[in-house]
Amino acid sequence: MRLSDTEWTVMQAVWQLEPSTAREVHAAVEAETAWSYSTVRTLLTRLVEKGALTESKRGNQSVYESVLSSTDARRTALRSLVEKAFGGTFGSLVQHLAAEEKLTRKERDEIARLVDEGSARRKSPPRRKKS
Amino acid sequence: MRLSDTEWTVMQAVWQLEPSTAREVHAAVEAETAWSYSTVRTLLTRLVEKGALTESKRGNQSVYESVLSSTDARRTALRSLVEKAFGGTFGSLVQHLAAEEKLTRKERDEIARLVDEGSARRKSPPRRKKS
DNA sequence: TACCGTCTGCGACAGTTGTAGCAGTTCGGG
DNA sequence: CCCGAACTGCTACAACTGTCGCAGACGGTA
Repeated sequence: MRLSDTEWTVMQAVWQLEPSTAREVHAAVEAETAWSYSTVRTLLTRLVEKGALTESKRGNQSVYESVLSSTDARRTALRSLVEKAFGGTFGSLVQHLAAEEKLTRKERDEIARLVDEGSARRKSPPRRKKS
Repeated sequence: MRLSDTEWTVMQAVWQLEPSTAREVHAAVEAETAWSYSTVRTLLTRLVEKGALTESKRGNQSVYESVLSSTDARRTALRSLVEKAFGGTFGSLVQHLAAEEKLTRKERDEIARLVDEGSARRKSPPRRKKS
């Protein structure tokens, strides 16, 4: 499922707060966007129509919960970007990342770490609570 | 500069063929899109208006060349995705990549290679006359 | 129960995107 | 010099996005 920019913003809030009322989402989102309450409600409604959220009633209020997971949404968005802008291969995305973006040392280290973790030992669970 | 999905498609063709006429772009793009010539022309025009392309005349024909580089376009698109979907940090993008996407061995290797190249010896290619 | 604040439902409207047709102009061939 | 083929400039238009406002329903308090 494809999300527009504004939809991403409210989805982020919902993922963080759910289950959450429209008021709560508005409050969370208002800090960075200055959208009116109406705007947020419109977006919530559209997201329900699209099937990204469910709406249920608690008294007279609507309570929203996500159906679309953030991981799925990210996957879709990333795939679509790779598709249209990087010739469809993750390789050239990574290449661009390494060559063109100024990553912080921390990010670079993270890449290295994750590469190790992911490719070398696929079966050792990442990091259990090793008391 | 922000490009829409269809705009990406024609930009890709232009980057590959430029300088290129509308006909040529259409031919290149037709394979995968089945768009009419009109559609392609509309997109080219819009891209000129946006300043992503320049249009010059060769006889009665328009010849298009890119102003926006593919690297810049990629950078913008990637930044915007990271911004809206990955909390603004490349780190979590990479994390998602490593954790959630099934990369081919080749892509994984490429990540590793580029990480080496990029972080280990930062000093080879960008040889400034620092001496 | 009457009233006030709160919620929701619905409508609106301009701008962007996706997709295309048409009509008039121009260039090269006969 | 005329004609048809090919090009361009304009227009169109529905769907999607980004933003809201308003009016009526609803629930708690005096």
